[in-house]
Amino acid sequence: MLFSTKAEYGVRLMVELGRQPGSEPVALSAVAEAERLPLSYLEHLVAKLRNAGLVTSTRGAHGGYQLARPATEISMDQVVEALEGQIAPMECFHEAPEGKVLCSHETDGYDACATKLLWTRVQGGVTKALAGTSLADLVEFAGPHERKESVGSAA
Amino acid sequence: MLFSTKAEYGVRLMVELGRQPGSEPVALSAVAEAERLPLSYLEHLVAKLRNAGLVTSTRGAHGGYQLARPATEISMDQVVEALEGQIAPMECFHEAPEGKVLCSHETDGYDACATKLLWTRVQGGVTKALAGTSLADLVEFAGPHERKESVGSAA
DNA sequence: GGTATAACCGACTAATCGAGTAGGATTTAG
DNA sequence: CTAAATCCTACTCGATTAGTCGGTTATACC
Repeated sequence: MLFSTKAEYGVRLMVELGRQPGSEPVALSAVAEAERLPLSYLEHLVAKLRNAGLVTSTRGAHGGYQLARPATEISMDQVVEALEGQIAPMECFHEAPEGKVLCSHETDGYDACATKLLWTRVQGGVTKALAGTSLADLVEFAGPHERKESVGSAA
Repeated sequence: MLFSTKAEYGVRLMVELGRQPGSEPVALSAVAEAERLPLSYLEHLVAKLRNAGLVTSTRGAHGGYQLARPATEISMDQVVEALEGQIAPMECFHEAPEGKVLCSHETDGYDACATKLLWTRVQGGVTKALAGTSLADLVEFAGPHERKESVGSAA
């Protein structure tokens, strides 16, 4: 599996925030309920998103979370990276300052790492897919909230 | 990390086989030595490659492994999939018979899975990169064997 | 000021997976 | 027969994932 549920849950959390019309913060418990995810686990994930500057939080009563920027300006590579850490296809891949890719196998005078070409291409493909998708794309794809409350609030 | 060392080691093993000029089988111990990888671990990996029909084995003395097909006809998605299992970005992704992608979240009458668009794109990127690279590409990239023995056999 | 609400924080746990080891059984060339 | 190899199963150890739990701090509202 390329990614874990951290990315899955975290992205869904972000989409949920992006679907909110108003500018008021949304309580995490509301997100947890809407997405049927464990609240206490979401707390860990949203902390990562906050540390990455993707969401802002308001403490206290009527507090909650909001997107730090409009959804059109949040690309999914930032989101996934915040949640899963550096996106590299392989342990030995280190991102060099100027966007270059280093392979730790090359350091030990051994002949050129045979797998580098492959992992570079894979990483390129993933990065392109993630960076080329904005949160707004996903929000639009998900469509407006099909209000479960309209049915469920009575029950 | 997208992939584990299983893919890394396994691909290097395949490249090593692809670099062999003759048609004689290569002992796994030779590969292990050349790539500085633990032999007993490679045994597990090569078993997967054999089950996937990517290499053939010859038992007994002077036995070993060979590519089942020319390197130009082995695409890396087959190799990586044999080693790592189904290439899916997320647990909930199931490959349907006709190449369609199913998301298990969609089965529970819940509204369309917001993440599906993203993971589909990611999977597309990875698959394209892997399928578009043949073992022959990597063999060529790695270059001919820089015979370490010419230096190392004396030491 | 008190209270309910909600973010924040750290420690803990169970299950799974990765990476590797170990030991033997089987096959085959010489 | 024996050495060289594949083959096979079981086991260990550590890291990571997916949570849970308990408590602390901040704040709106009465």
